[in-house]
Amino acid sequence: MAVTLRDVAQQAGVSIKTVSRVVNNQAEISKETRQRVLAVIDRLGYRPSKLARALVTRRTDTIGLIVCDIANPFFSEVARGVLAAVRDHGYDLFLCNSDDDPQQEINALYSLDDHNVDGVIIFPSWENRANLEAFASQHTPLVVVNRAFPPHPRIGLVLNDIRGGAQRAVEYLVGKGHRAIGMLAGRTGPRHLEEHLQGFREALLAHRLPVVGEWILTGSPDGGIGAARGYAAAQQLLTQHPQVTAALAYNDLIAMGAVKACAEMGRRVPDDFAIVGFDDIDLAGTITPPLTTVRIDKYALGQQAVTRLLEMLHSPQSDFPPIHLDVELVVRRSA
Amino acid sequence: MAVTLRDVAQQAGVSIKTVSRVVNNQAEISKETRQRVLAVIDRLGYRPSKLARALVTRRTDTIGLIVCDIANPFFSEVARGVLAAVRDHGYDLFLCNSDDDPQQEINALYSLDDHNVDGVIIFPSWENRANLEAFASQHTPLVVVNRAFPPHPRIGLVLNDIRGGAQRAVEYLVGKGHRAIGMLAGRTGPRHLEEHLQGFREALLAHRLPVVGEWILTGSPDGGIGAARGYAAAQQLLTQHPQVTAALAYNDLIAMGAVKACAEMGRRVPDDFAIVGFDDIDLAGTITPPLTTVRIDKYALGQQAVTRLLEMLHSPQSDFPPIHLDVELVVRRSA
DNA sequence: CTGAAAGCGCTTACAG
DNA sequence: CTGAAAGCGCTTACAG
Repeated sequence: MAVTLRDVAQQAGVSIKTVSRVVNNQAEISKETRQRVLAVIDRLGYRPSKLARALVTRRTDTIGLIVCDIANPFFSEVARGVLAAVRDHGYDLFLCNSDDDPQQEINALYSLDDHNVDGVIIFPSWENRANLEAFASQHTPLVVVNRAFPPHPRIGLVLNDIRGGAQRAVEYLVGKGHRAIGMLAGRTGPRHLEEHLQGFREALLAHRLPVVGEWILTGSPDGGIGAARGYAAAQQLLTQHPQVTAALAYNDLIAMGAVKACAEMGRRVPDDFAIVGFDDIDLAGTITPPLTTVRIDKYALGQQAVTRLLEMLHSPQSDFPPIHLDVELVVRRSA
Repeated sequence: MAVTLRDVAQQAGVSIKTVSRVVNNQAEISKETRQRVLAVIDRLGYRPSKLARALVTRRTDTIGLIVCDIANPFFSEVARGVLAAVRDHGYDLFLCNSDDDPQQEINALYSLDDHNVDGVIIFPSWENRANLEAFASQHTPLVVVNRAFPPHPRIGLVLNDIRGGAQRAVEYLVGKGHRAIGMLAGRTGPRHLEEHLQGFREALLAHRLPVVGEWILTGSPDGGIGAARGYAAAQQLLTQHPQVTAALAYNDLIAMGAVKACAEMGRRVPDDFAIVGFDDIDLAGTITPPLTTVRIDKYALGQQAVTRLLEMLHSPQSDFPPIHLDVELVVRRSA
């Protein structure tokens, strides 16, 4: 069926080793032989089997990406960056969805390893540290995004300044005169949320403002982190604690759900209730009102993760410091 | 490094063939041997190399998915369906982004073939039919989504009733009393758009309403099909043809951009200008006003595409009829 | 500058 | 029920 090295060798009247040499651009070969072989390759449409090559080189030129939910705009926008970077370097990408389930996350990891991916980029949803470290040690290098693990020779880190972003958002809200500020979040558990909360608390405390537990709405583990959750959480906050005048959302989806809840309850945004999102997904500036949000450069995030992973694969060195990525408050109309 | 069949065989005191038999669940083996081998496999944490297996079986248990832009919610929501289905069947997924570029689309196809994927699901952005047929004939089976190709033994088709959806949307608008209806689209060229236009025209004609060329805004090939395009197109339509009172958008992103343009130009939606979207992406019901739109069940679309591809891979039969998927008008508030 | 041999980790006939 | 041999399509030392 497919044309192989042997076919080319036969047609060109050389050994397969010689063909292999021209395919891999190795130097020790005469101009004429190379030309002749190249011509045959072209004529036959020969393409080397990455499978066969991988079996001996132990490199497949593939990497894996594991996200919580590819349909969440945050992750799909990151994926676009990953995809572009990966292609620029001649790699291909396996994609896995963990559905926010720690077990599926681990399953995906081993499933990718079965295909001998060269490395994996993962957005862990949960505190899976022990499992991830075990995997990295015994299998492929990992790049972990937005989870602050202690240094590990086979784990690269790319970290957004989530805490700083949450701080700045609250600062902004305080500057606008808000004194009763809540937080709208999804499931508890993920460390990611911890960073939001830390920044949130610190900024409040710095202004001697109250950190009220009932104003911080975290959902059940399976409650999701989408618009539906934001809608429900905002309804709850608005009815139970009408004195709260502003909220920081865990992400833009939750912020959008909150905006909807406000509309239905007759609270104008931002006049009656101010909302700051997080992530700045593509649609954040399009909706009404356009979302004031903490921007994460998702495309860059994806690219950096790939760059770091590739460095880890190709460099003998093993002490790669975490990559810190900034975050930026984008002021639009919702707050 | 990794533990191999040979390691297991040695430890269990059997031949590698025997181990292979238990791994592949073949019958001809004694209970005791199987138990013993299983124990060793477990103890050693042996996982068969899919690479090595694939080299001989010619099946990798992987399929490819090629979309225009994974950051577009339509595609990322489809991808979620694809991912779920693929996992349920023990396959893994390669993801490629074509950036709406016919050449990249083809490159992706061959790049996937280099990894010996068992098949590919593709959302072609352009009229790439000849290339796709050539690929399918010489390489792996294809499932093509939403492009009506003539029957081909190695190409499966999954088709949404785009035309019917566009018709129903226009019918609805007419029923609401609109007589001057425009269309907001992106780049010209893709056949997909042709179907929208056909349904649009037919419904208008059926009601003896004018089909005005200047009210049908199609963008340049590289103008995109996102919110920015919808915003620009709506601005143009609203200023140049203020008598138009409603529009059908090519997708929800464009509809959202149009809603924004209306807001800025002081035209209330739906009272001053009605907008119907297409796709019903996750956020369509969340924004203000919630979008009236033609719903495509994206998750099901992804699942069906996988099912069909797997059927093609496992069945000797070769006449698979196109799968037709319905579409549904979801009435919310934008029209 | 070129080639013959061995081997990557498996499975597929074929024997016993 | 179990095993020895050949081979999938490549690359890696090693000779010449």
